[in-house]
Amino acid sequence: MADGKTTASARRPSGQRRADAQRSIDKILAAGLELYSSRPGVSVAEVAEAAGVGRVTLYGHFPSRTELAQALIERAFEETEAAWRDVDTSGAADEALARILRRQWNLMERNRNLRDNVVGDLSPQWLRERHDPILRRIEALLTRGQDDGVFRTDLPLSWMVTALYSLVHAASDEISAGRLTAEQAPEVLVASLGSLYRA
Amino acid sequence: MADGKTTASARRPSGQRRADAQRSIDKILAAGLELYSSRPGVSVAEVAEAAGVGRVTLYGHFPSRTELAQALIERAFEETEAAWRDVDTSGAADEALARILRRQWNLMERNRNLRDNVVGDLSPQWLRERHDPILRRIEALLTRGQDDGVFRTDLPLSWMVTALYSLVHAASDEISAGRLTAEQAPEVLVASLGSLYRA
DNA sequence: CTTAACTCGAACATGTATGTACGAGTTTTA
DNA sequence: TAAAACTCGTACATACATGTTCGAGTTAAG
Repeated sequence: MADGKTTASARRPSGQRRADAQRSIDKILAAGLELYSSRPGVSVAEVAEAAGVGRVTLYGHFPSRTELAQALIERAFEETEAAWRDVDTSGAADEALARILRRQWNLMERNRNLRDNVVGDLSPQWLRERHDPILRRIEALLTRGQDDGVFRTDLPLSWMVTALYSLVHAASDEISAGRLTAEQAPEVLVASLGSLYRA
Repeated sequence: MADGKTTASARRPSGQRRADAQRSIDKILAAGLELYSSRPGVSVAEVAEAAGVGRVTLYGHFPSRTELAQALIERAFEETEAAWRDVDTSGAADEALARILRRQWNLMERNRNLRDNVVGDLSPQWLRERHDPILRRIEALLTRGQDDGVFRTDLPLSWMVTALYSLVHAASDEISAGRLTAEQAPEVLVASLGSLYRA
């Protein structure tokens, strides 16, 4: 969020937020992320309650449901980008992919749920713009794998990306349904995407 | 629906519905299927309007949003089962799967959207019971492929089924987004699932 | 052609979500 | 410690979805 951009109502002349205000904001964002990424149809009142904060207080910091959703998305995507910067994407593309999957498949999944559950409140363009940088990282890795002859080239690149998201999402659903354990999930993903991508 | 089960309010002594009533029901179900399988958050009022029928008339035939959803699901799943009875599942399992995909991937997709968009109105058990027969058909085909040594056995069967649904869903999204054509979709699916399943 | 089924719009009751206004009390900060 | 920022509950205005009731008009069926 680059901070300071939040559309708070009142602010001190110095531009600084008071410590208790910042605490409220943090609690709201944490609770919002938790709720929005776990199920659809979340209400502002629910977020406030889960955050242990009055509804009015929440509206003081996020003037509308939409602005709350925006803050959540920006924060989550920023976290994902940080995770990407952290992981080693050098070496064979298929092994790099495996590393990434094992490391952030659950982060990818959480973000996907979040996206799904706020998609009604945000404009597609806005959402797309924020998501693009992450998308481009994935595409870059896949393209490199294709150039190196590790990944197949007979499928559209966009489809390969979509399949990745789709299966990550599916794996999480399987865990929720009790048909897959959290330990199995990344291995199943690596195996499935491995054979799907292999040249 | 086996017909006659619909919870209509009044009915003639003979048990027969009048022709105009049946016409209304058909229009409602058609419009409902169209709407519910295309986007979430559909209201009863919208269905009525799309069907060209008064809201009160709709409630006369379907006493609640839930019962409308049930009728839609039962009708859609019945159609899917009919499609399965129609297709040739003999011969090599991978080829049978390709035939099925090419023939009913869009039907599978429509039903999945439908399910997603009524899931809030129906009990999970009820939904699961209706969907089980279809699930078992897919599982049977996959198991046969494994027994014949055509499909891999190192992945959970439930995961293979989920991957199928998941990718079908993804393919439809790609079409909506304009990144895949309706002609490409089934071929991409066959190629992707082919390499994902292959022993 | 007569009756019963059906359709319709309008209105009402209820519930829930969003966003705002008020005023009193609490916590930071300087 | 005093002023400003912040929080809180309560209450209000608005909007929208669900489901029901009423009564008058239309249509099908015997």
